[in-house]
Amino acid sequence: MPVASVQKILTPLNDAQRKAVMHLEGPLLMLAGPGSGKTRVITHRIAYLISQGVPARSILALTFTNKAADEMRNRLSTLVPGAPSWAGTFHRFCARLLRQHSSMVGLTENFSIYDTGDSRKVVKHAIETAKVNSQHYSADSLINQISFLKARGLTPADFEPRPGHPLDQIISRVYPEYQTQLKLANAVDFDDLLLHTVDLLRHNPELRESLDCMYQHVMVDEYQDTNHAQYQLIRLMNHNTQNLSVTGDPDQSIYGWRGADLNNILEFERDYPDAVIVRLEHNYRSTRSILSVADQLIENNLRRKPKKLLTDNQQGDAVRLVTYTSPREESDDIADNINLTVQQGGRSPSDFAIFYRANWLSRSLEHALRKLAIPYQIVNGHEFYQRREIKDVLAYLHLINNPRDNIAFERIVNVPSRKIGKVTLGRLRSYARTENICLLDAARKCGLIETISKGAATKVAKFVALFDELSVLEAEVVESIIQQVVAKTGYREWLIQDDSEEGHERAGNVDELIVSAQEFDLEHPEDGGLEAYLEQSALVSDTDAWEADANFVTLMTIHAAKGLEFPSVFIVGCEDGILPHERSQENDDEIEEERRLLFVGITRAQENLQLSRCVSRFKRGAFWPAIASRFLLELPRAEMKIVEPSSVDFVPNDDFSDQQVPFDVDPWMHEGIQINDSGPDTPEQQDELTEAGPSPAPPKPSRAASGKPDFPRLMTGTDLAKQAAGRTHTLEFQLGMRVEHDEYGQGTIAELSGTNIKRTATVDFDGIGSKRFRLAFCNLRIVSSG
DNA sequence: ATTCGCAAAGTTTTT
DNA sequence: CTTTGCGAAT
Repeated sequence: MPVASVQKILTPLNDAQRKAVMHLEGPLLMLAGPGSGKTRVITHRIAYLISQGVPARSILALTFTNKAADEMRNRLSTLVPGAPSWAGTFHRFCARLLRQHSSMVGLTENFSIYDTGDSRKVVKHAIETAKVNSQHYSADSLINQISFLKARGLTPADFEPRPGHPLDQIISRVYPEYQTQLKLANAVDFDDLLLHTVDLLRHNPELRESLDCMYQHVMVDEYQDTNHAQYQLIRLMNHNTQNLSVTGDPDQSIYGWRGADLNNILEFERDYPDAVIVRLEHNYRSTRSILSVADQLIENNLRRKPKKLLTDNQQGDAVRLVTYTSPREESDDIADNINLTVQQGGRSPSDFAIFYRANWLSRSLEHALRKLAIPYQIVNGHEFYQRREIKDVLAYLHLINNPRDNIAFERIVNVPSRKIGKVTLGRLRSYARTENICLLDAARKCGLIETISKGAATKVAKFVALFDELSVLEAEVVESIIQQVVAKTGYREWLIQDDSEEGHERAGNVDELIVSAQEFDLEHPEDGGLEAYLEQSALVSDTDAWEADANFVTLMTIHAAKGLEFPSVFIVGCEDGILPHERSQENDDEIEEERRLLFVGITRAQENLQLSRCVSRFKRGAFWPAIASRFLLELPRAEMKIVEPSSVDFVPNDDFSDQQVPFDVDPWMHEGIQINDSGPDTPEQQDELTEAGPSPAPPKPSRAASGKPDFPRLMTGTDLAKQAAGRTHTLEFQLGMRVEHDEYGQGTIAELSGTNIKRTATVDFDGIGSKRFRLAFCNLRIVSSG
């Protein structure tokens, strides 16, 4: 590699960064504070290794999200074009490895990956089959326990119930049964991906050795969030060559609740006595004001490695600490704020992010942003895949890919309704259980099952015939499989049979899925296919859905915000019981993790930061008094800008801890009713008042399942928003409209589906035929409204 | 077998 | 305020 390239790699680095980048062999620990250029160091280090003759394919980079891996690949390709090193998440890496060696862990390569909902169903079955009395323990708590055991790398055989712990006794019966049923279904849960891989490497020294040899350099990002299973995996792959480099920040460890072990990073030096340690303490991201607040907060944690946050950046604006009377006011004020700043030309919507502790806190924010027509995106990637209709269609795909997938079978055997009921299914299940076969095979033999009546058997046989017809599709592109599944099963007609709005909404979501499959097919001409698609849909992470380049305000949980940065950040709901969360107050460790969470949120901000709390919050159908988060008292209030509301008369101070009575529900504060302010003088406000009722044109509800009046996620109704979003207003398009496209000329809108940025139109072009478009990304002009 | 209705419970955070 | 679950009626 030419000297010039090496210069390009090393020049943009500071001393500490350069030291890390030029570290060639042996274990390396990078303690990287927020905004210290961690990703840059990792990519430059990979580039440097390659420049020193290390083959790219021998470098393995494990990241926390797919997004981070993509980012890394992109940056690397500008430094070293065409370097084929592997970067991805632990779960993906393990899935890939397991598919190659599935038989060694009792699976076949087409195994299904179960999400938490699926796992919960399996646990429920396991509870029934194991005949334990679990009345005092919810299925959820059992799932958590099992997941926790798995995170610690404990198989059912490893688990020793402690005497005197009733829960342990139950676990010791349910856990093995749970694993048995998963194996029977040729399925794994998220934890299994790691656990099975560890198992695989433990019991196959040759394989372990060959991986060790293949990946000479292993890099792990966000090491503070690894759990014990991941730790074991890393150690297994570093037996011979200890070229392991990890980056992390103990102060940013926020996944303890799912088994992440802070000790992994705190004791790295003990595990690898030769480890070189590099501290990246120079912050390139935030103003002094912001860093000072972050610093003072995190100093309250005892379990940490003291670390300073240094910067050359300017002092910047004071961090604002605002008290609002209600979430409504909080949301409206933030939306106002964003709106004004954008109008003054200082910022664009994508400069802003709003963080919260729990997803439900986004509701009032959405409402407020919509009112002002501020374009926004909610980062909540799982939400779409949780919808019933999506899970149904995916269940068909799962069953096609893996006929042993019992959960998928149960989900769709009677969807759309085939008059196969609980009783028949129960008989099928017990037959399958005694014969030790999967449900589909049991269904094939339903004629032989004495308990099943002739009539029921015919229906089941018909379903099996339908399945066989579908299973032929396996090798086709995913879009085509879904299209045919939806058609041949009559699923679409079933959705819209009652012609309800909800039904059409659901059908629209299925279309959205088809579009996403289409995109997947296009993006994966070589490595695609049904199995890959299902794996991808199972392993998407929330942040993966985040679109960095779109010009939207970003709404996300603080967890999802990890690794990102924004010029202006709002953190809402800094209240006791929310942050720290009420379920995280049992011990100091949990409180410290909550404190780190706020630390992570604060350190995402580059220039402006506002922390806010409300004096009352709408919860469980009533307004409840809300106490300020204890963390707010730990901040350097003297250097912050404190804003109190003009009328906090009903809560004189923060000492409200004993009162557990909701306020009377105050009609003035209800969503959708504005009486405080001036009445509905302007047409715009009129719209606001009627928006909860039926309105003639779309906005389509974006949450079909909830049935509550909802509003489009992306509101681009004003010139401001159009300008800001830099794209056509996606909601204006109507069926039958005449539109014009640069390439295809004029045509008529034949079909509309999907919502928000996924809103898709099918256009019949004159003399050309029909084409599908994502409205947010195409250049369709309206010619006339048809 | 499905549908409807009511009651109770419950709201972290995510691969 | 939601969602989920269960039980009774059709």
